[in-house]
Amino acid sequence: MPELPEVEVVRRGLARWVAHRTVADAEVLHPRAVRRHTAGADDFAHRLKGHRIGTPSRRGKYLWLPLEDTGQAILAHLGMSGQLLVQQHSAPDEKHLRIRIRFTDVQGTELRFVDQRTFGGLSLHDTTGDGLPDVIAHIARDPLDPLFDDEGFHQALRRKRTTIKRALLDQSLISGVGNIYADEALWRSRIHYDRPTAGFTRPRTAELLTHIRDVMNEALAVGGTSFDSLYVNVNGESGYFDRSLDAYGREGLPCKRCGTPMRRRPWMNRSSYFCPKCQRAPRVTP
DNA sequence: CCTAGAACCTGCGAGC
DNA sequence: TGCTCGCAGGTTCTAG
Repeated sequence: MPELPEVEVVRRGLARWVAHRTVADAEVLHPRAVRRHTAGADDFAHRLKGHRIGTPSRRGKYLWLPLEDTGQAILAHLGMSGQLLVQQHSAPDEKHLRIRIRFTDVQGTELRFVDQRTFGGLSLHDTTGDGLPDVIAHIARDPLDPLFDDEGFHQALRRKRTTIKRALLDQSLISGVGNIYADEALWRSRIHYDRPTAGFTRPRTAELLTHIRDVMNEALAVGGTSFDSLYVNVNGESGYFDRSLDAYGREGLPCKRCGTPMRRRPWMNRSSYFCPKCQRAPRVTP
């Protein structure tokens, strides 16, 4: 389940293996993978052809590859199961191969978008002045962005009439945080996922942001070690997954701080994991 | 305008 | 054995 650290690992892999190569042709094997490209699969493929790829960028869970001299960029979102792989031409097609992009050089490799659950996809969009694809203008900066506005985020929390985990997953407030890192950061901060954001103090917001950044940087440190591999990213995960998570997926296991059995609660069609002792539920549920 | 919840997808494992 | 059902979950759309 790619969140910010996993996507950043992919971006670095693309910078190493795909940037500065010229597209020979693109092949769309499943129309749903380009559904955000409203002009359709043929148009998508046609527009890539012959253009050179620039330096890949990322905001939150989105990444994009500029197409040099076009004012456009290939926008990618991995959804829940998407992978971008650099494979030899001779490698057999993956079962869920959706898009293949070949290049004009003789490196012998191609870029493949593989996605089992088809929530992800690629699309082509105009970029605005700062190089951002226009369709993600509403996505907030992520907490690892040097220009992320901590005070602005705090004020936004105070203004909202919502609860903290909802806010963390709202990509227009803060991007890059998904279900897993939200639970991890909340556990570290000893904050219950259903706590209303309106009462957050400045120190509480600051501490939460620190934990979010710590969790992400730790994941990045683990996932960022396999750049030498031909694969941009072998499995779409950073390796942090196999490492010790403190909250996510630990239902019934002792809290690593106080030993109390961790709990899982159904929440927004998914799950929230928390320690019932360290992360006290708010008195009044909104 | 704001917030909550459903819908979109497929594979896997548990339970019957 | 084979079926059903719950679960995984980011984003977008719709309803209230």
